[in-house]
Parts: sequence; C-alpha cells; structure tokens
Amino acid sequence: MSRTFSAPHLVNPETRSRVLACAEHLGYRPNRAARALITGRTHNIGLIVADIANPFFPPLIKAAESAARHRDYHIFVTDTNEDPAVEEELVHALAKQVDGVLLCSPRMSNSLIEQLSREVPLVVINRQVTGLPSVVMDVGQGARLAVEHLTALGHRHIALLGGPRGSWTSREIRRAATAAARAADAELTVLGPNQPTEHGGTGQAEHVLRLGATAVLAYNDLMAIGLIEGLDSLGVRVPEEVSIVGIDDISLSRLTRPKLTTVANPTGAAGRAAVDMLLQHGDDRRTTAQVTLQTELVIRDSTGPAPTGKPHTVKE
Amino acid sequence: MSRTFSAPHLVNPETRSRVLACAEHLGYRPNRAARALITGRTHNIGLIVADIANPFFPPLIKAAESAARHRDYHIFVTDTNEDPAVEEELVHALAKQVDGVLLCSPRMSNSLIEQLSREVPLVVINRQVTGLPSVVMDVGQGARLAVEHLTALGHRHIALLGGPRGSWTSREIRRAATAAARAADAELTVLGPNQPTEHGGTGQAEHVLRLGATAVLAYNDLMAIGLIEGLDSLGVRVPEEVSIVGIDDISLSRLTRPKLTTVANPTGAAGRAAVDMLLQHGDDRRTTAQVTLQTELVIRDSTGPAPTGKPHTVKE
DNA sequence: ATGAAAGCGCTAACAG
DNA sequence: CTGTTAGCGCTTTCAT
Repeated sequence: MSRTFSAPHLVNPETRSRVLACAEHLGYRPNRAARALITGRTHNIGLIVADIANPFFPPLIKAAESAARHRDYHIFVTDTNEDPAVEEELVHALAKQVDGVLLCSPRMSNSLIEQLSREVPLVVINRQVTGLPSVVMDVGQGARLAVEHLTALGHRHIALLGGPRGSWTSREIRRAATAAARAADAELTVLGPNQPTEHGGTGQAEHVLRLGATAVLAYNDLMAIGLIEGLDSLGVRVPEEVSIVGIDDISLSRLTRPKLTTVANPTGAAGRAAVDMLLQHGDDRRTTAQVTLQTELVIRDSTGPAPTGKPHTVKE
Repeated sequence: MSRTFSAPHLVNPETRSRVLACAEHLGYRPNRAARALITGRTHNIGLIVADIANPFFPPLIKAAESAARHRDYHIFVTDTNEDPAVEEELVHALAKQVDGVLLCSPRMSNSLIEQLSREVPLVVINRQVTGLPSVVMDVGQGARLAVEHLTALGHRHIALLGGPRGSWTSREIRRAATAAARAADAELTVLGPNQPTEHGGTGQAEHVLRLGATAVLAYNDLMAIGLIEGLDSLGVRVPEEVSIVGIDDISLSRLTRPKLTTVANPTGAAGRAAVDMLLQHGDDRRTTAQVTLQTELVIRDSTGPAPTGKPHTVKE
C-alpha cells in the first residue's frame, strides 16, 4: 500500500510495519520519478553553472546543497562550459525532472532566459532579468571600492581585465569601475573580453605592460592570479611595479604569493538565498523579488603604492 | 502524435511538420520523466563526488560530461560532503532518475556499495569492489615512484600524511609507500587519518617537524599545499629543509611557490572511461571490467636533496 | 501511415 | 482505516 510511504500517519501502525517488512524483504523502493509525475513535485533542484572548475562556484554549490537538504530537496549540478547553447539545452533537459532551476552566471540573452522561465521556475544568480527572481552580489560596489583603493594608493592609470562576452557581472564591473575612475580623475582602460580563467589573465600580461598601467582590476581572481604569473615570468614584480586586484575571494587567493587583494563575494549566502527564493514562492511565478548581497574589499599583498614617487602618492 | 518525437522516420513528413508547428505554437516539450517511466531510459547519469570543492574532481566531471554529451546523455553531479550517510541517500535519490551512477571516491563500506548496485547500475571510481565495474588510477604505483624519488634524494625518514577514513586510495598509497620505503631501507611514519583539505595538511606541520622526517608524501595536493603553508609559517623552508610530494596534480600545484612535485592522476581519462563502461554494458550487470589507469611522477620544486647535518628545531 | 488502447509506478479521490 | 479506481504524460502494440 502506497500510503505507507506517502502518508504514514494515516495508516494503522500494525499494517504499516507489515508493509514495511514486506517492502524490505522485496527490496522495494518508491520510484521518485513516477511519484513526481502525479504530485508535480520532484524534490530536486537543478543548478546550472558556467564552469565547475572555477573555484568561485563550489562554495555556492555547497551552500545551496545544504539549504536544499534541510528542506528535503536535492541539488543536481550541471556544467555548461561557458557555452550559451549548452545552457539552453540543459534547462530543457532538467525542466521536468526538477522543481526549479538555479541559473548561475548565465551567458545567454535576457529574452531567452525569460522564455525558458515559462517552461520551469527559474532563479537567476549573478544577473538581473526583469520579471524574474534573482540573487546578485553587488559587484559594482566592489569594483568601486577596488578602484578607490587603487587611486588612493596613487595609481593614475588602471587597466580593467574584462570578463567573457555575455556576462552581466562583467558589464556591472565595467560600469562601476569607469565611474569610480572618472570620479578620481584617473584613466581606466578596458581590456577584453577574456576567458575568465588563469589563462585569460596570463595572456594579457604583455598587453598591460605595453599600456603603461600601474594597476589592474581583474574580472575574477583566477584571471588576477594568471596575470600575476604572466607578469612574474616577464620579470615584473607585484605589487612593487604593478598592483593587482581580483574579484571573488576564492580560497586560492589566500595561497598565492603575493596574497591577492580582492573583492569578497558572499557566495554561500547567494546559494542559500537562491534556494530559499525558489522554494518559498513555489508556483507563484509572478514573484520577482530581487536580492542584492553586499560585497567587501579584502586588502592583502598584491596592491601597493604606485611606483615612481609622484607627489600625490598616498601612503596607506 | 507522439511518434513525431519518438520515431520521426515512421511518420508522414507533412503530418510531421504540421504536428511540429502546432507543438511550437503551444510551447510543447516532451516530458522526459514520463518518457523514462515507460522506456526505462532517462538519458541521465548521476555522478556522486566526495567534495566538489576539491580541485581534483572538476577535470573528471568535465570529461565525464563531455563523454556523456557525445552519447546524448546528461550528467547530474551531487556532493556528499565526505559523508558516507549522504552518499547512500544520494544513490537512493538518484536511483530511478538516472540510468546509472558514477560513484567517485566513495567512503562507504564495500557491502553497502554492493547492495546499492542492485538498485541502480553503478560504476565505482577510485576504488575496487569485487563484482562491480570500476575505474581506478594506479595511485599505488605513483606512491612507489614518489618514495623512490625521495629515497634517491637521500631521505631516510619519510612521513606519510594519510587521507580520510574509509578511503580506498589512502589504503593503497599506504600499502605501496610502506613497501617502497622498506625496499629502500628507509623509515616511513604514517600520520592520520586526516581531512583531505589544505587544513588537514596545515594541521600536521608541527607534527611532521617533531617527528624529524625530512620528506613528506601527502594523500593529495591540497594537503601538501596546506603543509607547505604550515611549515612556512613555522619558518621552515621547502624543499631546503623538508621535501614534499603531493598526489593528483591539480592545476593549483603549478601555481604555488615552490611548485609542487606530485603524482599526476589521469582524471580526465577516468571520467571518460567510467561513462563508457556504464553506457557500454547497458543492463548487463554481470560485467565487472576493472580498468586501471597509469599515474606518473611530476617532479617540480618542492623536493630536493635531504638536508645534511643538524636536524631542524621547532620554534615555540 | 495513423488512430486507439494499454500500461509504466505511482498518488489522489472516493468508497466501503 | 483500507481497498479500489482513475489518470499523471508518455511509448508501445495492435487495429485500421
């Protein structure tokens, strides 16, 4: 009797234990997929990330998993290889096997996201899409703090290593960094788009030098670390000759030499918030809460005073 | 008409395009879960890993995803937080929603694994279970190479930082390292079990020094890197005073200072092989192929000749 | 080549 | 409290 599993309190304890014993004996397990077909609830949540190898994601994934487990849900993680086409395919594939999808740093167009949201409840992370619930980390504020930090150290020419095409975060950073640089009367040059990996950073080392920038804000820590590597192999020292700021505060940024100055993103809180939003509003698709989480500048050893003792150089 | 989707060649092209047009108009998408209920094929594969934050896994995950995509399958990744109880729960949860599960570095007992394999096809990675298909990387050979490398450099006392309880890999490493040390007439002391994280390594730094070992083989790169950090903060230099070898060759091991000498694991090949085995043998549960992949010692900068003369001192 | 009907494993609603 | 029935969305088989 199926009630033994679906509504244990409505069944005679004696009957229940008899059924249970029999089920045990037969090795019976309820088929969750069949159950979902009729209840409309799979108790699964899909989580689509751009690149599982990017250390930025694991803390977010873990927090989401933990939040989900507390509510008796499971998270299925899938990776898109930064490919918008794969993103779309994965949403379709997950659609009827999960109760909702967490779309993390999607690269596809807003209109496509909106269209997909009619197929399955969506919560978007690291991007704002009008009409859809979203969780964003205020990376614009972080970028502003970073640029202010650099200009306070006397840097007058800053390079910005942009992220991949289609990244909402990258646009936000650019917007905020540009504004902050203008406010401080400093020059800001945007380089990119780039792959959001170490390699993307390494590849821009020469370019940064040729530019004559004395400080760099990178789209993420991986690129910042790659850039440090690249500069190192060109014989350029960080932070004595070039200051570098990353974004994300991945655990790795505490292990490199020099330790990376970076903008800390509350990834754990974002993962939890996204799960909460998805589960809270259930089927009420009109809810469009947009949560913004604060970021924070973490000053370590990869930033220092601008070189060439200029009169307006400020000591920290 | 459902045939339009399931058997397009058996349907009149004209009818087909009419159905397709209508489906498009209605926004219809076949429900994969319902389809699976009857075909018995979900075209999904579950992948259970111990810790998604461990950089060892992403290359394996990506390779598995890529191999799966080529065969029109999707990989659902889940994380157990190194908790055997969660491992079991996840297998049950995935059971009827996937066509098979890849169990990566499982911590649970062999008998439980065997029992679960009756519920859903299983391929075990990084562990050998009699009667089940498995893919292992020959970490024993790698450990032997590492110990031989160290003894050849003159080290007479080697510490082995063991992995977590329940790890098959950890037992293999221990077995092989012990044998290799004995063959070279060197002393080998096992420390652990430890958490397979940076923190697990950092925490053993003092212990290693007190032991008087001049070389350390760590269960994985994360622990090796943590140990380097720990020794560094105790004022001990690597490799001048202590040589360190990791295992895995995660990308991070090329970024630390000093660059890590380590045993390279063919994680990509392992991921692909596991998917192939699962899909190849389909329902034939009696197939018990066991694939063993070769490992390789990568010598970088964290190992050097054994120090001569006085033993180092622990600063209070 | 297409329509109709049965049924995958389960839960919901309704009787008893 | 427990047995029965219908039907979730699909594919398969059997008619037509």
